[in-house]
Amino acid sequence: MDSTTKEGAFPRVSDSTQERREHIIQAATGVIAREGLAALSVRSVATAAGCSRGLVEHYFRNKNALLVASNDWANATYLKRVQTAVGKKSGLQALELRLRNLIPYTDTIYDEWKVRVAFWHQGVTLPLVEEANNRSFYGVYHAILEDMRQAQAAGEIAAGIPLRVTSELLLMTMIGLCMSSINDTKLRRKAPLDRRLAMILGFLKTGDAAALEVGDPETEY
Amino acid sequence: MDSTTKEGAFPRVSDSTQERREHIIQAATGVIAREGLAALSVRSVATAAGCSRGLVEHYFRNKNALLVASNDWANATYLKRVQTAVGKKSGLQALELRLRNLIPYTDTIYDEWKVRVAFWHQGVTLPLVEEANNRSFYGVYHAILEDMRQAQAAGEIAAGIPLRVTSELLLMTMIGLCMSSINDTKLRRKAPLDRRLAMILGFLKTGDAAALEVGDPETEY
DNA sequence: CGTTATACAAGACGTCTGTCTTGTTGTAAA
DNA sequence: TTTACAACAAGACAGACGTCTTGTATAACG
Repeated sequence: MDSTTKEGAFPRVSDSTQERREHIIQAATGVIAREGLAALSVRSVATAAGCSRGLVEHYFRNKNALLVASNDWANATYLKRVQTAVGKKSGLQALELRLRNLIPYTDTIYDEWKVRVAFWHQGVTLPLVEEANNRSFYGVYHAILEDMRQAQAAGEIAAGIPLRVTSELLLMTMIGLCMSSINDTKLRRKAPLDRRLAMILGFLKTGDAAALEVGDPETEY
Repeated sequence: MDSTTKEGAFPRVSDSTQERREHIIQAATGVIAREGLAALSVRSVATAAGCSRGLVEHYFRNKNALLVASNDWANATYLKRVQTAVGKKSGLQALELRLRNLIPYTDTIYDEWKVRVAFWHQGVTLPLVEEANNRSFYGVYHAILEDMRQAQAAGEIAAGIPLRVTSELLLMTMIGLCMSSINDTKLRRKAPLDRRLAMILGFLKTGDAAALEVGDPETEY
């Protein structure tokens, strides 16, 4: 049997194989967000997707393939959401939207972070996941940096702020904040998140840490 | 058989049951750091600890019990290391030591973070782990805040900086940085970490973002 | 129409899992 | 010396797992 690309193929073409693929991926990320990576199995995603094991195996040769696809999809979801939110905006407006779509304001984004932590851990074991996480990280970093460049050029943020360094710290802070919100109920409500985002943006505008107070001091730990 | 506390017990007293417990816990965290949570099983930690399954089950009734104990131990390890490092120091010195012992400068601390991410994910599923993570988080937060209070009183950091808010952001940034270093080889070397810690501390001293440059601009992404 | 590859379903199998259970050994109080 | 229990070891087992395999239906081409 020679299975090299033979001319003339005549398969059964489904209405939408791509949609089914995504449906399965979504089911998988749902399982991870709700029950954790340990609960993720070919059988459990089949149940969650309302299909048979066979289908899952049909679209993903491996459990690993499903893992990697889910990770990629989770990262792509954020990018798409930001893209439609940002549109033609730029500078500080774009920056704020990019950050706001990162913070777990909604259950969707909250789930996104739960999945992200899961894959953060998977990256330790799976090189493909590690690389994907890196690419995603640097993608967001560059976008934020570009926003800040435009914002600074437009005078929307303080002139003295060194962008490369500050944008990195900014992203680190966002990651820390979002990660923390996963295990901290207090950080999962809208008000605290709003206050913190306002703090960060306010700081960027002046570049002065003294401006950080921003009507916060309600929170007691 | 009445097994209520009968007066007069006469057991076999081992030289050091507590040490064996810790030995097993260390083996477990080693497995998690090296092979991930998925590879953690009663059998795998028994192998790693060089003992029998029975012994592991003897000290931990459940796999969950082992999980929780490992998490607690990982958190306690950082606290102990900081305690001996800080000693009687206070203020900015203490703060710097606390942060330095958080950053993955050594393989030990790097492993600590790998384990931390694992349990961060576990917290989504296991309430006990979530609570432990929270306690740990707020413990570190309060310690840092106290350091900063003393530092500001001593004039070691800028007077205008609002401490409660800034200390939280500082911790978030540290978490983001350390988390990122897990999936980013570049962030795992000493030089980049040094530069970033210097940046952060330098910023605290002046409270001015313009001071952030700190001889960095080597890094290109 | 027959051919062929795809969309999908499910049986079978060997492995690994956590836990229950039944051990054996050694020590210290009675 | 007997006794009772902790320290430790390992057999047994039911369930879940990933994957290999074999199956049927269907749609597009020759």
